[in-house]
Amino acid sequence: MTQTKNSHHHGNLRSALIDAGVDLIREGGPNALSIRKTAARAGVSHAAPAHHFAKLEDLKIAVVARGFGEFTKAMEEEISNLAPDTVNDPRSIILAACKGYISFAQQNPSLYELMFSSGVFAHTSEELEEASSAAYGVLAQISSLVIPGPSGPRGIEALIWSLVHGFASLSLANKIGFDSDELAFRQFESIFPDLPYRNTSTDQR
Amino acid sequence: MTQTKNSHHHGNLRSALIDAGVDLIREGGPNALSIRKTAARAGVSHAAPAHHFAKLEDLKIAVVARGFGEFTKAMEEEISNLAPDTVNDPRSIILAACKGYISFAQQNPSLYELMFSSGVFAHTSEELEEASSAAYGVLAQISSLVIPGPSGPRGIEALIWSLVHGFASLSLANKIGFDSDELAFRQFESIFPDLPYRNTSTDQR
DNA sequence: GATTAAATTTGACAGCGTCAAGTTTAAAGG
DNA sequence: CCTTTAAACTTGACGCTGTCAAATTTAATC
Repeated sequence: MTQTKNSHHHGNLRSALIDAGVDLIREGGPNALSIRKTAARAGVSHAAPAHHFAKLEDLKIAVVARGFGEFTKAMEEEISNLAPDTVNDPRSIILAACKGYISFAQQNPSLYELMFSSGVFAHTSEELEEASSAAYGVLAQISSLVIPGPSGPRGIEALIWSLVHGFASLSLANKIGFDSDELAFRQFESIFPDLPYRNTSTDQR
Repeated sequence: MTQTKNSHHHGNLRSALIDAGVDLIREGGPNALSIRKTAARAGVSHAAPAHHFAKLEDLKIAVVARGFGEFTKAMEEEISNLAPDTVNDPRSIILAACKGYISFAQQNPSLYELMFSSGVFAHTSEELEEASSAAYGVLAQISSLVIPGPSGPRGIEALIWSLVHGFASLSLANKIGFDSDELAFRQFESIFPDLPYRNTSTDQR
């Protein structure tokens, strides 16, 4: 009743348009998103999306919001897939999140590029705000496993996030890293600096 | 005779088109580049650019190549502006290059975004190859001031480049950092890790 | 001065985002 | 059950875009 407006003609056009938009971007790059093509893929007329997305930018933002959702899931899944003997090791937890970060970028390069592009953060959207805040939550959580230095907790977040984001972005541009997810992540592991981690014996949540 | 084809009607249309393209991007964002608008700004017809740039992507690549040229200059200028007492200090040299890196990104956000976007590195262009190689040269040069660890010299390059690129990119997305160049760079300085620098007494070039 | 090739213009085409108007559909109220 | 009403969707149009094809202008060459 609150969110899903599955009602009149089409089953759930809004969601179908986002599906089609994600596919278009996956297939044709960040600039391949088009109202008319998403409409065609969803089997509706070229002006049907207007009711759900007034402008192309609004559709783009909804697509990016969905991207942030899957992005967060990718990081959380890697954390929950940790081996039992490393499940409480701060460094392992941080690197697991980074592994999810990097593999999402490699498996969804165009979407990833769009998620961090300038045009997106200009607009305000509750949907996007929630989705990107959830991703930031994972970052803040793993950063809290490190004892802050002179630059404070925000400095730790900036260090970890800059490293993993820069590495993922440059990998996509074929500047560093290697072909497969696995090899790229191995290199990331090898350059990740030693950090002063918190005591791991007590529960951390 | 070799490069500049300043010849027939217009003085030097190719260069004028790149000028106009850079301005368009500065004013309207990464997607504001348009063949017809650059042509209008250069005072020629809408199809005039075709002889110099067969496709929009070719113009984009030329604009990006110019961007890499100024990018390299920004880093080199910061290095050559080092105070006399720090001119031989490896950490100061590295941070100076990073300062140029970050301030270029903040002063040319749209161009910077385009320079590292996916569509650009797909094509091959000697012009772009040269310009981006020069930028890579600065990175390699400052990275050589650090004693390589188990991940080798490439690991050092990946570490420094990932850090500064991630920081600059996230600053643009308003995720970290602050309003001014100066404050953003101060934070970068504070999160930059300690590294094993080479001996500084002998000449390094 | 005539020839030739490059640079530029004019014109056209399909695809795009977007707006305006009409039409279908589903739900609500008698 | 039938009418009313509003939302969802369609059709059509507009200006803008990249790109191609065909003149036309211009500069250099013989």
